Amino acid sequence: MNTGVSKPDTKQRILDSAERLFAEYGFAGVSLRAIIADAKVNLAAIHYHYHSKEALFDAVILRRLEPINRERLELLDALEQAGQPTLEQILEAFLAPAFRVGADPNGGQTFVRLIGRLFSEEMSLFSHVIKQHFGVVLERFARALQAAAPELPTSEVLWRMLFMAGALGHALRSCGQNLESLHGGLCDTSDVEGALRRLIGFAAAGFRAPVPAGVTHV
Amino acid sequence: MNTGVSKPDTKQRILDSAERLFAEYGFAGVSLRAIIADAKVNLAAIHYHYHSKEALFDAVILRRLEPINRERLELLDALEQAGQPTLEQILEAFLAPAFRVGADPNGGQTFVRLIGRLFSEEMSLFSHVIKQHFGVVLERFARALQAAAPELPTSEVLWRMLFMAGALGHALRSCGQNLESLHGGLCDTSDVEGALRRLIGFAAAGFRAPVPAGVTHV
DNA sequence: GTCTATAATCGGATAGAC
DNA sequence: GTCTATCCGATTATAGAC
Repeated sequence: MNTGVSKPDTKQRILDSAERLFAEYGFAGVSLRAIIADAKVNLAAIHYHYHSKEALFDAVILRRLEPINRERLELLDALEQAGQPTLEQILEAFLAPAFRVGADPNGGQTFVRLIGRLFSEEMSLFSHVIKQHFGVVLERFARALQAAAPELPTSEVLWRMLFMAGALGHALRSCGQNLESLHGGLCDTSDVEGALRRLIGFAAAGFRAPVPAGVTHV
Repeated sequence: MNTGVSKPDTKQRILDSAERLFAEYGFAGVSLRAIIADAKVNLAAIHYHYHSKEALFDAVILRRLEPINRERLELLDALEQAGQPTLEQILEAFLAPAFRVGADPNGGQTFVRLIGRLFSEEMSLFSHVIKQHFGVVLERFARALQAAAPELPTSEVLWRMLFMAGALGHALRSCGQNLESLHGGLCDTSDVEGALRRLIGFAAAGFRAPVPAGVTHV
């Protein structure tokens, strides 16, 4: 007999549907019933496999975020072992894993938008697990960026990381989205690799900008 | 007798509470009942003064967005009449009005976060009115930025505007927010003026970055 | 592990008295 | 303009049969 995975994977289908719908409408904008309808499973199954709506959301995020953040740290480790990396290299190590999932034909495209959405969701929503995941990565990259731009005060590095993260999130949210209404279709948001290269260049230049006059540091 | 405004302004209190709650939890994350509880008004009043939940959301946004976008265009007009403005000047004309409402003690702080949230809400949510508001402004500033950076392909200008808008939104979302959990408190997000100066410098440098090799243009 | 059935609550919206 | 009362559909979650 099979080891229990003979069924066309209810659990996985729930995760896939939830990912797509959460990405589109946000956490509060999606009901469990919308998910079960999309996944063609029973309502009770969602409570059986995951504990609650919030736990399901966590599972959706972690499935993809964990590999992304692991890859980010691996790339950064590899860079630093080869000497002092450039700003562009560090930024690529941070940005590329997030962008590249967009190339994954298996729902990566939709997850890319979900990550973008994550930043605007209620803080208390993404659980301690996720917050912790992000914390470690941000700390490591903050140190790396600081080393690559030693003339910048630490608070300045953090501000620019915040700008970069915002640009990343917004770019990811826009990927595959219909932006014609705003841009007249001149922005090809399906060009994921191009968006990555552009964002790296944009952010690297931003990090190299001089410290504005008159701002205060902590 | 009074002209009808003798009451401590039910209509206004609804708007204020709605603004604060929408900013915190997003459109779908807030119920009308939560709003009336916060505003201490009756449920029916919300349907009387505004037609529906969506119409209320529109009203909340427009109350502050309309002046912001008007000021943006006025500032840009003034700049262009004095000759070819610099990148920094154009960016300031776009960013400053949005940031400055954060200095308004009357709920501006919370609205700043609401604007940031707007980008991640469902597209169909912000009504045609708002979409049109944004469309005009973006078109004008796209032209101005293109003129200030004539060596950039148009699609490149639009990509960088998208990055800038993302950084703006994220910065606004973070203003006054408790970011210690992620940054160890080194980022003083209550320093609105400093955030503005920093973002202008960051984005201007980004706009001056060379076009990445190998990307395609439409 | 999957289902039906249902509990218990909350959602937006409206009617009609005052 | 403001209130009470209520409609009615949708929501999360659970109990219990199979």
